[in-house]
Amino acid sequence: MNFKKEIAKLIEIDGLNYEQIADMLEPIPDQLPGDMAFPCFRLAKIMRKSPVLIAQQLVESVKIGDIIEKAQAVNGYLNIFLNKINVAKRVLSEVAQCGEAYGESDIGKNKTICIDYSSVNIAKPFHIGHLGTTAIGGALYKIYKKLGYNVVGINHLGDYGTQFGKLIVAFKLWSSKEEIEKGGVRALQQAYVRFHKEEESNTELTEMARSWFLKVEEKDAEAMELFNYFKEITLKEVNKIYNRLNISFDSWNGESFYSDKMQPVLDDLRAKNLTKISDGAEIVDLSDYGMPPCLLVKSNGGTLYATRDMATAHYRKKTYDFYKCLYVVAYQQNLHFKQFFKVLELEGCSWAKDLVHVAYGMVSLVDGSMSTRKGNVVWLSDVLDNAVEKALDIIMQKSPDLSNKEEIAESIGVGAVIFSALCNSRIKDITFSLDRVLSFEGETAPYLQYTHARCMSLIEKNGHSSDYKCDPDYTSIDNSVALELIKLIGVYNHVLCDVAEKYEPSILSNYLIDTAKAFNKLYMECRIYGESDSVKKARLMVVEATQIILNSGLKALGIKPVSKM
RNA sequence: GUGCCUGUGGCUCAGUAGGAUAGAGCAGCGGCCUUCUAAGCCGCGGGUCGGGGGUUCGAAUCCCUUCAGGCACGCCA
Repeated sequence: MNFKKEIAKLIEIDGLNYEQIADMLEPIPDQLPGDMAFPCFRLAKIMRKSPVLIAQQLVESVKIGDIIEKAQAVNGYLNIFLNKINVAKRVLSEVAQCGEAYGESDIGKNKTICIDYSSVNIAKPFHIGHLGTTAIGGALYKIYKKLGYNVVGINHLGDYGTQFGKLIVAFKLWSSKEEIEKGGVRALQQAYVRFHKEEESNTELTEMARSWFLKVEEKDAEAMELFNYFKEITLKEVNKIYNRLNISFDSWNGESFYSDKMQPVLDDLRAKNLTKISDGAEIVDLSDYGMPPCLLVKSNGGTLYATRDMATAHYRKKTYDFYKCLYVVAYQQNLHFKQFFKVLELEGCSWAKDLVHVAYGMVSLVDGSMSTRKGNVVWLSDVLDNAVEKALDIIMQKSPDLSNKEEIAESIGVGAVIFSALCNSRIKDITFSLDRVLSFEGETAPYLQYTHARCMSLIEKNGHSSDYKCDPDYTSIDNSVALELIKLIGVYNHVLCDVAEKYEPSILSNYLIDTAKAFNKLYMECRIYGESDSVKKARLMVVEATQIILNSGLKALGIKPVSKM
C-alpha cells in the first residue's frame, strides 16, 4: 500500500488522477490542526477560481469515512483530518501481513539495471575516496532488488594502463613477493610511490615502464604473470573490505576485458562518418553540441578511456539488454560521460538515453586532496578499524555483559562509516573528518541500530503481538506521536521508489532517521510493560512495524541491524 | 576564458516540478535513568536561506545579474 495514494483516492478532483493528487499532498506544519494538506493554488489558475473557493468546494467532495474523518478549508488549503485509529489499523495490519517484505514491490519486474560501481584499481589503495561509489552503488543495488528489478552489479576493474608498466619496474627493482605477501597492496603502493619519486631524477625508469607496459599489452609471459599476481593480491584485500561492507558484484569485467572489443566500435563510427583526424588523433567532433571533441584514438594509435567505455556500453547492452545502466562515478568525469553518451547517440544507439551518470562529490582531506602517487591517502580499512575499535570501547563501557561484543562492534563501526557516505546528497563534496565519521550520536547509523535494538528488546521482553489472542486496542495508540510514526511507516514504499527514481540513497537515510526519531519519541510516552493484553498487542504492532522498517532500510543501505548493543 | 556543480544558524546538512510561521543533528546551556537499552528523551539560545534585481496572490525553491568555493575543458583514467 502506498499511504499517500490511498488518501489521494479519497479526494476526488475533476481532471486529476489520484497519482497527481498524491504528489500534491503535503504535510501540515506542526502547529496547525490537521494531518495532511492539499494546496489549491495551482488549481486556481486552471479552474479560474480562487483557491479559497476551490478548497471550500473540495471539502464537499472528500469521501469521509474510515480513513478521513474530517476535511476543512483553510486559506486555500484543503486540510485533511485522519482517523488515527483506522489509519493505524490499515498500516499496521499490512506490515504484519507482509513482514520483512513490507515496502517491496514488483515495479521492476523483467527490467534489468546494470550498476557500475566501486570499480577499484589494481594495485592502488582502497581509500576513503572510494567509499562514496561503493556505498552509493551498493545501496542502489539492494534497493532496486527490493523493487523487483533484475540488478547486475559490475566492478569495472581499473586493470589497464601505463601505470602497470611503472608498477612492474618498481616491483622488480625494489620489492619482492615476500615483501608483498607481508605488506599487501600497501607494499605495492609504496613501490609505486618510490617509482614516482625516483623517476624525477632518472628518466631511464620512464622508458623501462613504457616497455614493460608494452609487454603487458603483448601478453608477454613474465609481464602477465606479474600483472596477474598484482591483481590477485589486490582482489584478495579488496574482497575483505567488500565483505565488511556487505557489498557484492555479479561481474568483475574491467578495462582489460574490453581491450579486444574496441575495434568493431571504431569501425562502426568510421563507417558512419562520425570520426575525423585532428592533430593526428581520431576524434568525434561535438562542437554542435557545445562540447569539446571526444578523443577515441591517440596519435600513436593507442586507445583511450572513452574508447573503452564505448565498447563497454555496447557489450553491456548486448549481454544484459539493460533497462538502465548506471555509472556511479565522481562528478569530475561529468564531461567524459556527457561526451561518450552523446557519441553513442550519434552512432544511432537508441538506448544511449538509458545510460545514467550517477555523479557524487569529491572527498578531500583537511590539508588538501589525496594523491595516490604521492602516497598521502587515508586507507578505508584503517577507518573501518578505527570505527570498530571505538564501537568496542563504547560497548565495554555501556554494555559490558554483551556476549558477542566483537561482532556487534564490527556492525556498528562499519555501519557508521557506511552511513557517513550515504547520509548527505551524493553531489556534496566532503572534507574527510575521522571525528565526524566516528560520531555515534544523533543522526548516525548507531542511532538507527540502537533504535532497532530497542525494538527487538521490547519484543523480547513483552512477547510478539501475535502471542496475544485478544483484539488490539488501537485507542491506546490514538495520539499524534503515534500517528506521526505510522504515517512514516505507511510511506516506506514511496521512499524506496523515490530513491530509485533519483538515484539518491540519502533519501532513505533521512527517512530512517525520521522514523527512528518518531519511534523514540513514542517510546518515551507509551509503555508496554504492565499494560493490558489488548493495549500491549496494539503497541507491540507499532514496535514490530518499526523494527521491520529499520531492519529493511538498514540492510538496504548495506548496514547490519543489531538486536542488542 | 568557457561549461557544469555548490553556497541555508558556530559546524555538518534537510527542505527546490513555488505554498501556511525555514527544519534537524553536532557544539553550548538547562532538565529527565528505584519500571521495557540515557548510543536515548524534553527544553533554551542561535538563520537578512551568499549579495542585488525581477516574475508571482505567494520565492530558500523559477528567471537575470553578481560574489565566493569546487570540478572539468585533446592524446591520463
